[in-house]
Amino acid sequence: MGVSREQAAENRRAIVAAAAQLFRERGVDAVGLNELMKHAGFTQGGFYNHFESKAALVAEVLASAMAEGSAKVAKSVRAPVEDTTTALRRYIDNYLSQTHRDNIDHGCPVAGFAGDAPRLGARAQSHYAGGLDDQITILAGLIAERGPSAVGGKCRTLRERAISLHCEMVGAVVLSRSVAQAAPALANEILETVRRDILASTDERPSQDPKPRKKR
Amino acid sequence: MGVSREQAAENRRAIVAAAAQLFRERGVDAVGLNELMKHAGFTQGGFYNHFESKAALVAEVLASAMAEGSAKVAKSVRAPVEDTTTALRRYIDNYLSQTHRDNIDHGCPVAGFAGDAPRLGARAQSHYAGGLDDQITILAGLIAERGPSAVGGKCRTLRERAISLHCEMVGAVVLSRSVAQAAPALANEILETVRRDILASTDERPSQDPKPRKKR
DNA sequence: TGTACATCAGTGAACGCGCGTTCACTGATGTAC
DNA sequence: TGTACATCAGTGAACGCGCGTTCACTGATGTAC
Repeated sequence: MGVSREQAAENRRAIVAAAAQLFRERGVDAVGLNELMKHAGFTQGGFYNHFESKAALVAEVLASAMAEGSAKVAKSVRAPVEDTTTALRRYIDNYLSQTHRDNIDHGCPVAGFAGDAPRLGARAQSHYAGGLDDQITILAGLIAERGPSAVGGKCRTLRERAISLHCEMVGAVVLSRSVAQAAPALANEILETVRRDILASTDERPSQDPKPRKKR
Repeated sequence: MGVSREQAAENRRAIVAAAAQLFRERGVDAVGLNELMKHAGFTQGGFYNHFESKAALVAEVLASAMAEGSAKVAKSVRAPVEDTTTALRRYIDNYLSQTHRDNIDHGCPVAGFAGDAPRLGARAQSHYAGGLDDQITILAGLIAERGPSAVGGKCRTLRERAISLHCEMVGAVVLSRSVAQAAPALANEILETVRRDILASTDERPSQDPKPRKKR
């Protein structure tokens, strides 16, 4: 209806943001453009003023979500100085919290898009893979910061350790989400068991009272 | 066109089998009944002679696939006696092989349906959760058989150890599949790194030449 | 054992529906003079 | 600074298409007598 270029750019961002949430919640294929545009506050016809196709949006959403995911972790590393827990410890506790599992729409995009990733278009999957690699690198940095004891004694490289740790955490969140409705006790058991396993293996003292920080 | 009851039962099984493969390959929502029936060798109208709805089929497919998955693992445990490798070792090598990653249609249903599981109907997700629990139990049995050294020293129960191991393996396969097209090197690095990590942690000697057995 | 009939798995066309996409139109924004 | 016009984000109806589902029909199977 006549809108400034500034406003148009902001609206475009709103569409990407809405898609980033809805796609994670319900799967890329299950979210229609009509519903997506309504969620962003517009009517469906306007979509093609901003994107060439749904596939183009998906690619952009993955680029944006993966970048945001990495940025969020990187920021959490530069946390309050007076906090005595290590950055690695905070990352693990948060990642394996029920809060993170239940809020897939704002959670880690590697876990959130894992179900869609194998069937994404080439550009979208490239962004996914790049983001995964970044996250492994960031995690390796957290382990390094924690000191050599966290690497584990069996002469692995930091990257190898980070990959194993990341697979275990993503696997736990994905499986916990996969049974959350049908078997909530099992879903929680998975999270808690893996949390303690990983804290033990990184030489942190596992606690019974994790006090996970709220995501976002 | 007039078919014996025996034949009808077999045809029904063919539909479930086709669905079990197609659903894993492309996702439950992405497979239409027309295509599914064609793949099973029939025309689409006949579907409702066997199933009340697509949701009913999905539930049955999950029950069947999870049971078959557990049975396959259980059978592989009773392997040739002259084989000197342990059952646990064979399970791990196979699970984290490129063959298993690339053949999702006949692979582990826990990993294969992980992308769909959070959004499955109640009955289907129940079957998924039950199968996951069974698989954890079976894995705990393999670890027990391997001896106490495979449990890890930090006073965990067998089940806890099995859950952690299972999450790491499923996470590795899911992530490897998620980047297989866009970043094949990373996809292979994930599998191989996690394989060595797990073999080391279960006190098996990691080898450079895994010789994974063919699945099926 | 033979005949007559009911059953029901399979066929293929049709249904309403929501999908991604296209289109003519609107009207404030932004530009040219 | 003021006026005239082009731009283009947003609207909402329409498109073809494939989806899950329904239906009338076919004809061999299985049953009743």
